Amino acid sequence: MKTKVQSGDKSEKRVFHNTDDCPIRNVVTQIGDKWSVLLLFALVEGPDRFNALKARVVGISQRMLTQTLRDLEREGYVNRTVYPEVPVKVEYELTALGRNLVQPLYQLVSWAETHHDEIKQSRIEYDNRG
Amino acid sequence: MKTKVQSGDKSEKRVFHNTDDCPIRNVVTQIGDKWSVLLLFALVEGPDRFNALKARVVGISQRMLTQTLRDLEREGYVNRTVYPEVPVKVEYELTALGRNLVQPLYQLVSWAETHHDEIKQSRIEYDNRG
DNA sequence: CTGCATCCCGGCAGATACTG
DNA sequence: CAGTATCTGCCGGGATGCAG
Repeated sequence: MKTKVQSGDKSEKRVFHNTDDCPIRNVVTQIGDKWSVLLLFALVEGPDRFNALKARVVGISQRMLTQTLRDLEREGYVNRTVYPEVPVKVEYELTALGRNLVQPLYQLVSWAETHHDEIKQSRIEYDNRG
Repeated sequence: MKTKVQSGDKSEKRVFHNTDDCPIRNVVTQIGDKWSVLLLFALVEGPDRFNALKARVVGISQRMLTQTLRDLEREGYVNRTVYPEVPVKVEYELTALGRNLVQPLYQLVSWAETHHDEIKQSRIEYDNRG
């Protein structure tokens, strides 16, 4: 989180930037997409193949599976291994960094499950107010 | 995280769904957008007004600030208070739920800052490989 | 089996102008 | 001050067809 303290400001509140070099944005942008978290949690259970992942992550298209896996690989969360058999076999597995990332994600998942009902209730009340 | 264990499957790997009723998706979808996290962290430092937030969160447009604040309010993370002065004054502050959410987010921020260099390096290597 | 290439459409988000 | 309204361009992502 890139921050600055404004000198001379009595409140001393921080200023927040949304740059490509902001650590939190790097992570949140990636895991915030529609499929990354589900794939990371799927791969926590062990390496898996392309079509196996496609079957386990319900609703993901071939295109988005490829793209998301490429992104996760680029960030360093996932390893891609090609076995030159016929037909070809490709296995994806978490890297050490990927397994490491899953820890704080678990915290968020746990939080989400705990407070899910509160959030749903809040939405209902908000929508009823107009 | 909504999961199922497939009976008869030797690997017993879970199946992941991406439904509107999935707790983790509810949270990740919201905080995963471009501005939510920055706004939550800005509001951790105390209540703040619309234009003050606009100045502190660099780069956010008026439209997106309004929209993101409305979304955060709907989820129950933010309270909106209107003071009927002239000109009108509107203050935003975190709810108990919002302050609570910030805790696991801190974990993620901390992780992101710690591993930022690894991620940047991974990207460079990936891009050099083609 | 594991993708890539292409077409295409709906929705996100910036810019701008207006209002209580 | 704190928004809403409208217009518009862009691109995320589905569907489909092809390839190593």
